[in-house]
Amino acid sequence: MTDRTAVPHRFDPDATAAEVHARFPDLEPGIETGQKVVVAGRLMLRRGQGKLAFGQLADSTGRIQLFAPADVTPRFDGFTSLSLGDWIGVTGEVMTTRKGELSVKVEEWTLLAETRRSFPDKWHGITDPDTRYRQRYVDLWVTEESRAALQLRSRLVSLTRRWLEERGFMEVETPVFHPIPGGALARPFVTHHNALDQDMYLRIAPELYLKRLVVGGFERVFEIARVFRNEGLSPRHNPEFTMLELYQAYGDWTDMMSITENLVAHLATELCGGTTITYQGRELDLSVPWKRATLAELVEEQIGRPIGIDTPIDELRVLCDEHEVPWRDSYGPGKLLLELYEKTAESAQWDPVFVTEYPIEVSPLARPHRELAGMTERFEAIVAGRELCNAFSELVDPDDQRERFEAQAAEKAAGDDEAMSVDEDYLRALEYGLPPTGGLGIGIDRLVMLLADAGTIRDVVLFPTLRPEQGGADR
RNA sequence: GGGCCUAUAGCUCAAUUGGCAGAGCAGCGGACUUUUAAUCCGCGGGUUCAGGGUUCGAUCCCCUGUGGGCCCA
Repeated sequence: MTDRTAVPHRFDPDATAAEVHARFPDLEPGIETGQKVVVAGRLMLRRGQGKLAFGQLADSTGRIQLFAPADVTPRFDGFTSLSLGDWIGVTGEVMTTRKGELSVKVEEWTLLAETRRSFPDKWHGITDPDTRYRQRYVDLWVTEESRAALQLRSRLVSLTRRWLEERGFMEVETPVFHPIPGGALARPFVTHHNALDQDMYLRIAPELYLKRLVVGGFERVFEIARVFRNEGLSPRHNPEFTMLELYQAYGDWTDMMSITENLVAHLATELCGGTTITYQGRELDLSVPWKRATLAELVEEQIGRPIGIDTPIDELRVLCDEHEVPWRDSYGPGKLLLELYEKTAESAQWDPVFVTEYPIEVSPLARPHRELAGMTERFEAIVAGRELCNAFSELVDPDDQRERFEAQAAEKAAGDDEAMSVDEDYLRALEYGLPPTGGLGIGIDRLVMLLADAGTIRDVVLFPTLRPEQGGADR
């Protein structure tokens, strides 16, 4: 009889499941190695065989078989009556069975924690998405793809940090509470600071603070920023998500393109073994260089006629109607063109493409194009039909920025609750001088989705936003 | 916000035309010294998402609500 209430306060495993497999590869059947290991984890399978029992111990690295003969394993009856899901620590010799399965002989074992709830079906696991996301602590054990995707996410962030630091970028942390939401077009969450008696907004982007830091002389900065946007839930949208933003003084949009394609190719190589990956059953080539195309070109491909920012606005409106794109009188040619693009062309792309020549009208923080009137030096990377990044040569002229802010504020006043406000302190910072700067924002969740081959953002977010359970969790 | 789909044991799923709510896994008891989702025998396990309606009788049909999924704005 095992005392299931007295469990130790600590335990010292000296090997993981993966390490045991790595240290003893390709052993013949029936080998006794003479080497002892201490492993720990959850018991996920158990097969009693009378005076002999087999188990499978799982930890964060994988699984290892346990081999427990009654004449070797202490408290043998207690061992065979463990529940699937119990945490145990095991000490014993590494060996292989007659069938050749690498195993740890259970010469000592300790209950570390009992599970009071039955684990899901050992074969089918959990299929209900709701249960998987709510009870991630169980899902991670029983859904191999969940654990793999979320571990990949961690490695991706780590690799990204290292890659940027090797290139002279400094990681910073900027405020999450913003007195004025800015840096993107999105509805913010509002909260309230009691002591200041002031409403604050959860950031929708770190952009304006990061550029303040470039003004302050931090020439290469990046932030892996959780941002919050008050919008609906979908397979591609979670209200809180993670953006990588980086800024490089003296650089421009072409530097940002280079960083984007090289970083993504590097991550694919490290995490997927190469730049050709499979996403949702379809091959995706992430190798450098990525294709470039202008926004207008891509729309032309889809609608089969020439179009551009110079196309008369009446024609643009007719085209919008033809393609079921809703528009308002306030939309200029740039906005109409962008809406047409998003409706007709974006999802038609597959392999990576840098979409260039975004109109000034829809790019309130981007620097005007050095050659093309009405355009900015902005691009988005579209991969697998979805926006992966947004980048530009940063707008450095405080007067121009003020006009853009004011145009945004006018739209906000006219009812567009995704429009920006005038940020006087940011304008003051620009007045001190922002050098030529390239800026880039990459959606980390979307990038993880691509490399983990996940069809929904919920599969790459540990605890996705869900409606709270009613009536408590005990059901 | 709109449309479609969905909810049955801890988990995965059945349930005929509207006729006593079942199986596998898990749990509990037993057999078994080389298993691989072990096998075999036995036992317990339900507010069929919630509320209402139709009916002699509702898991099933109707209405409302709730959670989730997909698509659309």
